[in-house]
Amino acid sequence: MESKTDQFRGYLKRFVELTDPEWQALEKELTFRTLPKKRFLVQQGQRTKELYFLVQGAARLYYEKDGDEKTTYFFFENNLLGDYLGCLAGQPSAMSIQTLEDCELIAFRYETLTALYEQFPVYQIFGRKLAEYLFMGLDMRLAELLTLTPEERYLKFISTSIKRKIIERIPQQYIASYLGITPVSLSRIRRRIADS
Amino acid sequence: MESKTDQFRGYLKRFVELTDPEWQALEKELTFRTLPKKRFLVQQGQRTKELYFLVQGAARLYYEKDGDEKTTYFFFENNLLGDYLGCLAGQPSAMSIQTLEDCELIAFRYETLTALYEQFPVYQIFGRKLAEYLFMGLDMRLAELLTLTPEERYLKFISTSIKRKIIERIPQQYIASYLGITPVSLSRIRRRIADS
DNA sequence: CTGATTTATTAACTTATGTAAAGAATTTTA
DNA sequence: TAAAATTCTTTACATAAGTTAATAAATCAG
Repeated sequence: MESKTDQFRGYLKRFVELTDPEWQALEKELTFRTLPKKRFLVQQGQRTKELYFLVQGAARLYYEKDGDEKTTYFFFENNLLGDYLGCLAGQPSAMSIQTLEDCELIAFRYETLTALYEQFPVYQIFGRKLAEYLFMGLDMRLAELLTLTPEERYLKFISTSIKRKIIERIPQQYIASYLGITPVSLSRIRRRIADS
Repeated sequence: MESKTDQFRGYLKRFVELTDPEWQALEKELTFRTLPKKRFLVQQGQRTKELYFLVQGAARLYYEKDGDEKTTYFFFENNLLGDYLGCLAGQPSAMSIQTLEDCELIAFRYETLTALYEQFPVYQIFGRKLAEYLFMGLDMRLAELLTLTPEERYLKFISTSIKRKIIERIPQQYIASYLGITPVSLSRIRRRIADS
């Protein structure tokens, strides 16, 4: 049975190979959290200085504007999440991250990461690869938003998420928001697709 | 009078301080280009392995889809450009970059950069900061697209670009595309704003 | 299990945007 | 400088999406 820290260490292997001492330097700074459904990991307007690894559960990222919420991203187990932009820019968060299910998390301070950049060259590489990875995700998402119609985005979304059984874990309204449309509009699109 | 390489070295100071030997390792790999208006730096579907520093001029990034073009980004002097995603992912370019004016460029191979990562720790830091910088730009752009209406995006665009006299260098149709709308729609928005 | 709450669908109506085409204005270039 | 090409605006029409509200379905909590 794999422990939570093992799971996190395994995730980091996507980016770099860590020796035991390198890993332990990070490991000793980790803290564990559990968070029930519908709670906040990041709150718009507040400073966060922590990043998280999602051991189990799901969350969404959203912006609040004029009283309504625009969901722009989803997170599932085995991924990092948090206000990376806010940490980098040293600014209050422009968005909120809310759990969609009960979550198990590993938390670490952003400062821990930057301190590791100084102490171990391998973390410098990790930091670069992490930023590159996040850049790639955003670049592809932006391209989709600007080049596909809402209907095309929906079809693409289900085709990539159905395999990972993601879709049934996310309420429709958040998917609509993710696609840049209203829940009403998504209902109509689903109808159009079903009818054809 | 500042030389082109000095200009580039000055730009890099945003990210890291380079010693003379560190800088010279990069400098000796640089090549200079000039490119007339309306020419391509990157072509959708092709592999590029070069990145560029724009000494003088302007360019746009666009995706072609169903015969029409979606412009998603503009570049001006004193900035890096190129298919960074393609370089990272080792994939053919998903978009094109076309000059909007006659351009003066400094070119360098992406492999030169990754080789420098290995040779000098400072370039590892540069690589991280560059990716972080690009991530921040995309993250903010995505938030704008998903939370603002086309009219709000236009107002924001002119307020930030008017100072830098950028707006008069870009044809309206490309700005429309950047905002995610058609030129016709942008004309109407401009009319609405002027009337009110 | 059942009532309460949340979520999804549907309908009616409004509005903003897309499309196509024509004309005006601007820019390019020969 | 004048003709050609490109770009911008306007009009008319079609359509997809937003809004509001009502109903249906699913989920949650006691």
